[in-house]
Amino acid sequence: LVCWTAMVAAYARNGYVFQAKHLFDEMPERNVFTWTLMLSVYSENDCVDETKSMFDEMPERNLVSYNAMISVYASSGHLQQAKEMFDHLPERNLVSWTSMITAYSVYSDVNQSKETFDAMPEQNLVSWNALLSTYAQNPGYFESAKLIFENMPQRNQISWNAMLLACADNGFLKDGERIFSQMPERTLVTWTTMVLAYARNGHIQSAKTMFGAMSQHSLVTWTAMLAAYADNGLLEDARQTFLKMPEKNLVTWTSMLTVYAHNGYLEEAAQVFDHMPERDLVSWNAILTVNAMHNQFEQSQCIFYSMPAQDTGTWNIMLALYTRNGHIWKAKKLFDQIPDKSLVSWTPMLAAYSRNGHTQKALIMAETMKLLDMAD
RNA sequence: CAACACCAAGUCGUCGUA
Repeated sequence: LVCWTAMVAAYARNGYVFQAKHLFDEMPERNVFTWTLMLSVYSENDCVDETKSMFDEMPERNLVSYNAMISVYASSGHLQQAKEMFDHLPERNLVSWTSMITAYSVYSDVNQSKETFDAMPEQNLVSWNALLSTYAQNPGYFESAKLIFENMPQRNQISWNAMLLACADNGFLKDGERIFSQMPERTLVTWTTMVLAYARNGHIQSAKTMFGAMSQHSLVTWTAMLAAYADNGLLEDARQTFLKMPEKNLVTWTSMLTVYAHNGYLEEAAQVFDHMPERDLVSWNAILTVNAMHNQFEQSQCIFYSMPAQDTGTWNIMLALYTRNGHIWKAKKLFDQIPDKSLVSWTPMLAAYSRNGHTQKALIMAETMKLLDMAD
């Protein structure tokens, strides 16, 4: 049994999700270890619902399996579910606590993230890194990130990379270059981050040079370079990169679709969508966005109704389309149908009302939000 | 002897950048 599980793990580590699943199905017997392993394999695809049903199917669970589930909730922004599970745990360990730091960070609640860190019975390098990432990934906390980075008890490769990303995202290119040169060692992640640092700060030439200087490339680095060109409006370079790539996945295809879309090539974007080997919610939202932004009303509605799944992003796109075209009642109808409304659903509706001169309704809405304790 | 937490790529909202 140990051998089988190790093999499933080996497949999963190398990206052979399908083979891992196959092996899992073929195993003569399974235990908590195996089930939890499969949980984490699935969770890498961000399919929260599927992961949850797998979790529910498990014949037995231990702290590790609960932690795995909390981690999925955390990284996908399902703070409520993560917190609820965490609160009901009979016992918690470092891993459980660190996942909650991440959960708050993804939910943009920087203060709670820090409070969780402070509330932990003990901290290790990983939890310090998690806190550092909270500051690195939420805008406006660059100074805090720097402070943590300089004062943490130890640093590893991940700490350096996280700090580099913070520089890149906050426009501190010079600091980023300094971090890059000071690092004890550099990984593929480091190089990719540096490519992004240049690209996002308007130095596409340097980004390209950096990309060329890398000793190896992966699917992610190629796609990052594609996105870099896209960010800088270089359609032709993006297209060439796309054609040159040795392999492509959903992210690559969707990036290319978006490049066309941002440059006004509706037709080409649609073609990319049609040729994609597979689609997920993000790619559906992307094609919906293209049509909505060009006010292709019928086409947008058609896509909207034929989508296999929808999320708050989808509804926001449609809300924006409806209100831009003066269909405020359609917007309202859609809004009323949204389950589990959160801040991200209320905000566009509120904006829609005020933009269309329905000041009174906007005010009522704002009041309602206040009553529901969602805004201040 | 095997499973869980921290770093890089895609869509939407809010906020910034003009």
